[in-house]
Amino acid sequence: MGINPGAAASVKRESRNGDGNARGIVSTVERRAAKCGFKMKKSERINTARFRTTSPLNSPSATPFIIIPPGVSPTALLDTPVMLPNSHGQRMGGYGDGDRGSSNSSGLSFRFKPYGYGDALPGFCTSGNQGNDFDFEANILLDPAMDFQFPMGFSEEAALEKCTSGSRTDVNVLDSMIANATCSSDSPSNPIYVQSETIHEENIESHHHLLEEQKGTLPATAIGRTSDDGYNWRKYGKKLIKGSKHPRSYYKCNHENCLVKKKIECAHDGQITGILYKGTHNHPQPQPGSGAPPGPASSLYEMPEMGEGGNSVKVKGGSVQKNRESGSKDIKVHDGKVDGLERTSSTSVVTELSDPLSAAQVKSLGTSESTETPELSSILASHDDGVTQGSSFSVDVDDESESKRRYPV
DNA sequence: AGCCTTTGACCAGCG
DNA sequence: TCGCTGGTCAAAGGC
Repeated sequence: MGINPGAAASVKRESRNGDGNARGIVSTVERRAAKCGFKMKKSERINTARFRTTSPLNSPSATPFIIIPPGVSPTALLDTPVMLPNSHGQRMGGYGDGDRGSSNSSGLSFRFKPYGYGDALPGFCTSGNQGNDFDFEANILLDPAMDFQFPMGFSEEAALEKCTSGSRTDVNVLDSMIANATCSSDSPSNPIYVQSETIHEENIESHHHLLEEQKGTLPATAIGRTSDDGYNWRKYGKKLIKGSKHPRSYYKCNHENCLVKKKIECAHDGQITGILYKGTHNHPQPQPGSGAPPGPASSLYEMPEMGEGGNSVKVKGGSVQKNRESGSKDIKVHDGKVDGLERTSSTSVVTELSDPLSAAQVKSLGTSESTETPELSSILASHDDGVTQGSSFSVDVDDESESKRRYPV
């Protein structure tokens, strides 16, 4: 394309031999920052090398994994003792032994894996967080086209009740919202965002309360709004992973100095098959009017409804419903069995936690979750706004932000 | 005009 | 050491 590959390559090589800043390239982040009045010091520019090394924010120790089937919403985690370590005198899974990263803000690594997806997404499931230096890694793999029907006599309310009561139950409830989350073709930001980040202990309880609150008030259709996960992402790559049917898109947080990245796998039909977060946001979630960088990329700023109270959730365009209806598969659950898939809470939740106790706790996560939990999580994401360094655990389904950007649905 | 995605190539890790 | 693969870069083009 008129470029000299050799020259380009030499530039890359040169820059990569350095600290990552050698490029002298003004990133989009920098440009945006400059646009908003920030002036980035040279040292503050994105240094990709930092991704390969341990940063102060990135505790290498905090890398336990929790593999959760699609039937368990990530928010279910928040609603369990495992996710409520402090208030219950329990540590987050993997941290029960004390110093394993519990003292810093970074932290938790969750890995959600759809039942039966294990080998379908090599790398995505197993990409070695254990081996890298990121403080945490969240990996949400979503069954792309799973729809869920409550069996006769099994109500969502009942599911919720079980969930909130913390009772142990089979995974009879599939989070259809997550399962049916879609992304517009390759468009990244449409997906359901499942963000697992540092969960500050001081916030966990409030999150929990919020969850409880929302569960009782939010309609299932309230899901699916909000763009993004509240953060500003920029796609920087896309690749078809061997063994995976779906291409993987790579995103970086656009915020200055924020090194968070995420990978999203989307099926051809737009179904999200996986989301993987790397790193911890070192900045509060951008909010409208809070000095957040404006502009097309700021789809995140469409979360005003998620603001302070976090109780009002707008639903625009019925996107959620659309997504739900777009689900191509009906998974019927009968007595803990899904047609074609046999699920049990004790087996579907696989953990890689080093702490046996945590693992046991995670097992208890086989609780039911209704479809509204995703946006509840997104609310959490916004709820922690400015409070922590990205201490959120969000699930956002968005289809509007993209249209506001440049991706016609 | 600016921002973002696409895309092909390079790099690094791993077996 | 080599090949494979995932991750990343950055120019080009699109919106």
